[in-house]
Amino acid sequence: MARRAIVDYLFDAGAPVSAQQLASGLDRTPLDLASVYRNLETLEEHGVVRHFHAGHGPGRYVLVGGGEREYLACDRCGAIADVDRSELDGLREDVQARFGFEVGFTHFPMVGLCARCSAREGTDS
Amino acid sequence: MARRAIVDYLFDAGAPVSAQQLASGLDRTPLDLASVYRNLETLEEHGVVRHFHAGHGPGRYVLVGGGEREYLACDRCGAIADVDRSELDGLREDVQARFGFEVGFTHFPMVGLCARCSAREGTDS
DNA sequence: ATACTTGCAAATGATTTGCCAGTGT
DNA sequence: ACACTGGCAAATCATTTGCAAGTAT
Repeated sequence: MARRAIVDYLFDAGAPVSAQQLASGLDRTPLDLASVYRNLETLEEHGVVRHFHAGHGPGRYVLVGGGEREYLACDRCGAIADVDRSELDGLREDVQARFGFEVGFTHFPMVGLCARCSAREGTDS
Repeated sequence: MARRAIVDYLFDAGAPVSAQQLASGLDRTPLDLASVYRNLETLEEHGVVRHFHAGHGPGRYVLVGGGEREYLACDRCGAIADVDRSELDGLREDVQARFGFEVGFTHFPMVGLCARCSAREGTDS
């Protein structure tokens, strides 16, 4: 069963990966990309995995571990930082109070420039 | 020249529209979808138009009007609210101070639930 | 003539679906 | 037998690209 291999891979990765990376990374147990997607979907239904959209490019899948994490995706270098879900509570409340809008930053996290890229802004060296 | 028709359409719409809507809406001057994309790209280079990604689905294009606007996309009903760009300054600064991350909410705006859908949450009636 | 535009078809990238054969219980 | 997988090809959606014909300057 490939589901096991996928969970193991995600566990080892310890970071959000794309379906493609999964499909390529499972060297011991080659698995078709379509099957990877199907398994990820099943795992999501079981609440074991979740995914989010880090700007352009493919969706990122992660294991739903104990401590709830949220992500911040860098549009420039592709880095994905993770923060404690609770660290975003202030923002969420602010947006709610100000616009009556409920943001989670979960399925569609914030996309912007990480510290490193922010410093380099405009520097196309 | 179709560029004029596109700008007019966007002006009349006064709201973010997809390339597809543009292509379908230009009844007086039918224009191929590929040409719509090409023109939008040119207009973006000229700073006349910009686009952003409202969650799943196609990109949304808007005229870069005088007052800088940002958007909030509802994941449930697809509604797109707009707010004054400056109204997000607090959030941006907060994220910068807290995570050293620079968010614009411009190319990738916040996606969540609008007030209406937020109230209905869980109500699949 | 030379540059800019267009339509149309084909290509991309991410993801999904159909279908049929193989495995598990 | 019957439900659950997997591979593989084809389909879908948003967007891009190639190319040859058409229009503008």
